[in-house]
Amino acid sequence: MARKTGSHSEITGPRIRAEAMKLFARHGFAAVSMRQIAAAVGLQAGALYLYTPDKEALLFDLLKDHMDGLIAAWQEKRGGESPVGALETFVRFHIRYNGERPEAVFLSYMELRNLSPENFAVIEGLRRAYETELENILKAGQAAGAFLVPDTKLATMAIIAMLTGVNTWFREGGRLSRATVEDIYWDMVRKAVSG
Amino acid sequence: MARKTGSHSEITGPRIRAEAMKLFARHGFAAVSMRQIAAAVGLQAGALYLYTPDKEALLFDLLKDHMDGLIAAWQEKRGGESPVGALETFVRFHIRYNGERPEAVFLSYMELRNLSPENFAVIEGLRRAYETELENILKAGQAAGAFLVPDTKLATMAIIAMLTGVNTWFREGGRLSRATVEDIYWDMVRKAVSG
DNA sequence: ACGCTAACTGAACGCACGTTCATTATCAAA
DNA sequence: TTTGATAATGAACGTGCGTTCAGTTAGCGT
Repeated sequence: MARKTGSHSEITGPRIRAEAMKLFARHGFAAVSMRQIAAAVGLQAGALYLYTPDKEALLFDLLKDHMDGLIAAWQEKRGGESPVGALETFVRFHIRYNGERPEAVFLSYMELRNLSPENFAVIEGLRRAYETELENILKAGQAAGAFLVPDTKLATMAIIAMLTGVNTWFREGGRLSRATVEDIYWDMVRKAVSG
Repeated sequence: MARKTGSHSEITGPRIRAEAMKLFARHGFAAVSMRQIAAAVGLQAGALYLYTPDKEALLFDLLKDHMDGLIAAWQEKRGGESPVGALETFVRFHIRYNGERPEAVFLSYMELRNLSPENFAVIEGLRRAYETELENILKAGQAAGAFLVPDTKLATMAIIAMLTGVNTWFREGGRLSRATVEDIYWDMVRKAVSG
């Protein structure tokens, strides 16, 4: 085995994904060329194919990694709390985790249609799994009498849309801090599902 | 003046916009070619340039028409009601109007970045004007003691994100009717802004 | 010092893109 | 029936696309 220390491939792969994420998020998957990505990394276009079989796989990897990370982080965070406590944990987790990865979140909502049907199904399945986590909290709270929600699936979609929407307007260093935003959103969600 | 009755241009123009809307919404602006649009209408690509100066203007017209229509429809709907009544009117209006135009709404949220800075500013301004309508309702309700919202701008964004999110999952003929969805969302919004 | 291989280049492939334009078909008005 | 504008064609323009691949560079292990 040659080239262990200082191997470029362990550096170049992540850099390609990072630059691709930035460019896809900024201009859209279809509007970004392999040559643009390569130039951002400092390579010729052909070199990208040492790291990805094609352009779509590059997008898929970004989306898959994001969803896996999201779900794994939530599995670590969730506890055996009461329904209200669990909902608060979810709300704060979702705002914080997504707030730290605006580009990945943006991609995950905008570029799904550029995936093949098979890859689309994978990402869609992961998203559904994540949504189910919230729905289970709502179901448990409804059963325990802690929440009053006529339809848990609808409430799930409403809450997630509301929380994810933070990314469309929140700017670091703006009028409100992340913590304040978390507090206010949690207050709105809490009231929205209460009796 | 020749060609009055049966003039094609009065038919072809709208048909181009309709097919462009469908294709842009389905595949994304950058992924749709002028040749695809032309083929959907039954023309050669060159003929499109009798109706639009370029591809971006086609997108801009669609977005501008949508926003103008949205704001005009709201101006007709709004009345001199109480804050709670006005908020209910807004919630039901937003869900219904956007629900009837899923493609235009989708475009308005996804393809803004394909506009030139000048055109982007126009659409952004219209969107802000629409958001201000909701914020003014919340401000009035807060002042009158009908609502308890720590930050009206934040509540505005949260409510709009939640309502617009309906389009991502609602399907005609599904488990819930439009009217039921309206009712449940209004209930959640009402509780979320209450004291 | 040398061989080996991972890492990358640069040119090329065929194709599709947005846009332009000379030409042609169509049809109302005269 | 002629006229003249409107509506549309179809070929062409230069450009950039995703992807492939033979060849070149660089650096570790021996």
